[in-house]
Amino acid sequence: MDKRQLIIEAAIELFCLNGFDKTSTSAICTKANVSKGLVFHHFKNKNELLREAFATIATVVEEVSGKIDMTGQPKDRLLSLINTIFDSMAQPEHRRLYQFNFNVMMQPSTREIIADLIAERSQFQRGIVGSIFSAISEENSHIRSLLFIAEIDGIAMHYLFSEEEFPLDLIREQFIKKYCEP
Amino acid sequence: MDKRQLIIEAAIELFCLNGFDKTSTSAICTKANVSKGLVFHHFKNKNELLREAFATIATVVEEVSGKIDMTGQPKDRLLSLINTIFDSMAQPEHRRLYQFNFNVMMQPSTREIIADLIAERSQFQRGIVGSIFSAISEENSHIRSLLFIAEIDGIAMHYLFSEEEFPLDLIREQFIKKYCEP
Amino acid sequence: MDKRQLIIEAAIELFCLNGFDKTSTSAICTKANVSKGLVFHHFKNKNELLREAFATIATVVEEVSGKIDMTGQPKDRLLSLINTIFDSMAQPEHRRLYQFNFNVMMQPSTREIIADLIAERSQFQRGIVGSIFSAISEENSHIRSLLFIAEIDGIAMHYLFSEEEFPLDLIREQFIKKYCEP
Amino acid sequence: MDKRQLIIEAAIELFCLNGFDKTSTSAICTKANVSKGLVFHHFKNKNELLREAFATIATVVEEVSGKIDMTGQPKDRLLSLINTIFDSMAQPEHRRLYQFNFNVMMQPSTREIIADLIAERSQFQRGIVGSIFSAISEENSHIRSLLFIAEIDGIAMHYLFSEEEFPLDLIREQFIKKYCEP
DNA sequence: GATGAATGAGAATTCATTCAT
DNA sequence: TATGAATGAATTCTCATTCAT
Repeated sequence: MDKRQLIIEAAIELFCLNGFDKTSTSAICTKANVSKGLVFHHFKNKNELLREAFATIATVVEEVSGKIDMTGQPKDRLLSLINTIFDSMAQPEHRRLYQFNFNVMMQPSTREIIADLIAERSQFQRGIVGSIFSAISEENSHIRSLLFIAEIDGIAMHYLFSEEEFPLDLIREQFIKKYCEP
Repeated sequence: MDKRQLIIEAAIELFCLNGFDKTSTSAICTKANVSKGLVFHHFKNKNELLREAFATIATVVEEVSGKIDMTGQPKDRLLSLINTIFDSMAQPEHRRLYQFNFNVMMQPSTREIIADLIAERSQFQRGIVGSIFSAISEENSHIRSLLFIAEIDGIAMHYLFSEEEFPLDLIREQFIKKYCEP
Repeated sequence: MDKRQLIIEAAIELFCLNGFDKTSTSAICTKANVSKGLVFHHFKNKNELLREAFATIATVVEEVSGKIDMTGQPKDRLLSLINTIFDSMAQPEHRRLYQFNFNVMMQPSTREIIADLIAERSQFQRGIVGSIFSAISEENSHIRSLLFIAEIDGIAMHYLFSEEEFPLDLIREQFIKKYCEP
Repeated sequence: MDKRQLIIEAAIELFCLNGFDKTSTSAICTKANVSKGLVFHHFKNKNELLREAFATIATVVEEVSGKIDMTGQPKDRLLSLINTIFDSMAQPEHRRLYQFNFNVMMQPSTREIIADLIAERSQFQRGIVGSIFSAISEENSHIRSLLFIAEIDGIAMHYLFSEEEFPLDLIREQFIKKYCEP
């Protein structure tokens, strides 16, 4: 019954569905069943609501990271990392969340609003991936990490926005082959 | 002195800079130094202007494709493809164009408007990449093509939107190593 | 001090004076001394405002109907009906209201918006007139009612829109002679 | 192939269908297959086009008047008048024309534009009807004429704008009974 | 904390009309 | 006579935000 939370949840749902710009505060109010005044009582402005929504979503990402098996050999950790990421991507309930992520990050106007949160998360990701890659081999580990993350994002992007089939499982197989069986 | 063209160019510039939604027709008029009426005389909608802008940009992409050296051995063609893409990406005057591309494609509202143009271009890309990959090896060539395109897009995305340095040349080197020297 | 009501009243006044299409929402705002936003806060559309205005006017019509003396003999009731209608028509403060009525009903675009309200009122009128005519004589009472209503509307129309004199009192006399002294 | 005439015809058709205000000059151009410039070359402005259209329609009215049998006895002439009017009203190809007439005359903004043409036609009508009524009986003939015309217009109005059936033939019968068999 | 009336800036779009060719 | 590019004012409507209660 925390109305603040209710508003955030309504906002996330609508931002994911229609994008930030195409979601009016009115629509959020209707969805959350609260008055306009209350939204601006809890949040300084609409931008603040975007930050809050983005931060909430970041939680999901962190939860996913927690599922990586970091106990085995470096190579096994890499495999676990890849599989965890692909599993998360394939989850239908994550689809819109990830789409929203891309949406917000590719839009100059929205990206600006959450620039610091993006940087933070980026560092977090690089930390995890970097630790695995440097354990496998020091050589170029930084570059290899950056490349890996970029490739993953590319795959996610294509998977999330392709209406025609993007065969994620075959892609995963191929991707694993490249990274784990050279 | 073709005002229609002037409008398109102004639109592209502003769409690239601020995104479609954040660019008002008024702003385009001001930039192109024409009246509001003229925009709607030449283009049915703001949407139509987006399509026109997107199509114009597609030309750039096709020009780039023309630069690929398709005469040599399959492996050489792949190398030429990769280098051509990275070269284009690195060109400062292409930066905003490509950013605009991602921006428009990740936004549900704008993506819808140009869905057909996206599909068309996607097929074009797959044709070129597919021909090279199947020449190298029939096995999984389709999947390998899809993966390749996705990875490229991921790299482009990270390069284009990273304010901090994304070392494109080192990434290119690493990427080539993976694809051309196994 | 109810601004919603203020807007409706301003709208009626202007719709009556200039017609619906020729009345801009801005003009209504100015007249009602409210902001543009408020009109659309209270009414979904300009159309909704038309409906509201038309409904308000319908009230006047119903009030008039309440003045008919329904106690006497059928013939007396008919006389009362006719006199009540002509009295209402002749009232200067009703003039614009009735003009607006015709205006809105003869315009395909506006008629459509209030089609249901027109139908409702039409039934109401037919109910009253029909009850009187069938009390006078069952024979053809339905047709005679329709004809009566049409004739009344024709008279109203000519009276309301004639700039040169339309001698309403003599017309009334003649009309009564036809209906009440055959 | 007289383009001027073509424009008028297109205008009439569209004015009848959608009303004057809801018909843009562009629409007329499209329909007449001519350029915007040409319309304003032939007609000073849109209002002039309305006048031209209204005048053209007036011709139809006059043609109808020519069909009245003015040879017989006054009573027979009245009967012929009534029948001619009802016949014309019932013609499907006249329906929109008459609707347009009412539309234009009930709208303050359009009525003003053609005020003189309305007055002219009104006099014409009164002349014909008046001559018949005064031939029947001098007493009150002016008033009886005015009332007759008003009643006819009322009937026309109800017939033309009633979507539900308005039984024109039964109404005609009843109307004739009133006027011709007392 | 909670409401919703109220604001005002700004958006896309329409349209009659002008004018150079 | 004929075209259609060009204008600019006007229109409906949206929306983030404020504020009195």
